[in-house]
Amino acid sequence: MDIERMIIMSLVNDLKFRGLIYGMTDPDLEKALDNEKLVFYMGVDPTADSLHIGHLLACLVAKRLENYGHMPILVIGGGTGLIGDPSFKSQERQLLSIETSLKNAEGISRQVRKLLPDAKVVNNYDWLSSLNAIEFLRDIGKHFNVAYMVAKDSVKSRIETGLSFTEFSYQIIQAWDFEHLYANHGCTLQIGGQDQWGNITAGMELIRKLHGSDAKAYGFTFPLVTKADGTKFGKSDGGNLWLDPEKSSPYEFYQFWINTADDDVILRLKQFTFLDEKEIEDISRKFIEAPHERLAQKILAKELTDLVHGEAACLEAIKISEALFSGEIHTLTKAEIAMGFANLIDKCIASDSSLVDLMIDLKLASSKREARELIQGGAVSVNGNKISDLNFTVSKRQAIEETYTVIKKGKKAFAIVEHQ
RNA sequence: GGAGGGGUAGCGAAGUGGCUAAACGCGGCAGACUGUAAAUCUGUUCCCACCGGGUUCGGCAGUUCGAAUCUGUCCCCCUCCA
Repeated sequence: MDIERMIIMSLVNDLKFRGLIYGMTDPDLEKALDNEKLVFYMGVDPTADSLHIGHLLACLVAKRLENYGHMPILVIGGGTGLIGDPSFKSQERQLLSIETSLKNAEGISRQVRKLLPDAKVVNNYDWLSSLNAIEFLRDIGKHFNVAYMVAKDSVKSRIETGLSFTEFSYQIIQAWDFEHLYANHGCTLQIGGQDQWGNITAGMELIRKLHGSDAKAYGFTFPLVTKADGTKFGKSDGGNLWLDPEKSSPYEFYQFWINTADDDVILRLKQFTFLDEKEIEDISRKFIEAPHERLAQKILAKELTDLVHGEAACLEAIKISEALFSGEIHTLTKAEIAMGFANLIDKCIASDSSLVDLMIDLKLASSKREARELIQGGAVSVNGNKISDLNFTVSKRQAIEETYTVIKKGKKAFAIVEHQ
């Protein structure tokens, strides 16, 4: 990006252009964001050992602030995760065990260091775990009025349907995080998704009570990522799409973005990429002229796969995608497959076996019956050729260079067999 | 504690003794059309299976030649009363 533009473009204007500002606790924050160097934090609950795509937006917002000169702290909710945030949740959450929480925290921390190399990563378990009940009630609890806590939208609905004291207390605990960081790290800004508003303002409240009314602390929230068709963003095949390449391959990650709906794709470029306003307008214009070329999706998928998985993995994902969707699988060489599909070779077989059985082994079907239904329905192809014979045998002799066989189910699911 | 209503496949919802593995809608998975899109149309969707077989309608125990449907009992949910 050219430096001149970076200086001219204000951070707040950029965030607004990208639709990333949902709420700001204080109009002064705009000035502070543009003109000061703030220490800010965001929190992540260690509910799994990897971040998923739902966390990506938050990380990228943090990166935008970091690029502008603000200093990020990532708080892993090792302690708060043990309590469970009730905000806008319809049900009481399953409690994490301490071991799981700490183990997950480690995985998340590793990932965050890749995305935000300069961020300070801390785990609130470190300060929350030593807090005792008396201290908690006297020093912190005393500053919260129950009426104030109950009035929050984030817990209101749960008051009727059931909310344990544990989860009800959550906002106080998170408030204390903010205060702790304010006091120990000079952190004056908390960012989070729109559901975090209640927790953020609780923290500001506590900071004011403990440090006086001239103590400046801010919060801002970004909107929930929504899809034009109303379905939930971030799921792939019914499961989460993870940032960990072991849990979701770079190919899957690339495919997730390439499949972005036309109605959403320009917004995604704004929200998720670092392309500037002019570049995005340019892409948008070309995209509207020739939507079938899917330029916007391709750029979106490339930018993000590159960012999250690195250039090599990104190129590999693109290569796999092109080979699979052009139908020219049989033209690939053994070496190209070995390189491009390295992480996706699922199964080695010594002897020839039936397609039906292989599909089960490769998890393309859950039973022989299902495999047969798919073959009969014309959904299965081997090395690019549609198969309709239920007794088809996958053999080394017919494999690509007698080494690889690519089995594809439907348009998007496939697996590779390496023959020995 | 009392009165009433209800629990059917992933979800919603019909069915109220045999024709019911259970209508219909959604969701899922495929096929066609396309742009790996949307919309639309088609097929499929309890489990296993080549024929065919197995297990279902909150749980258990009964009645019956035969039950999701009738009886008893237990569990759970909702509404009203105390």
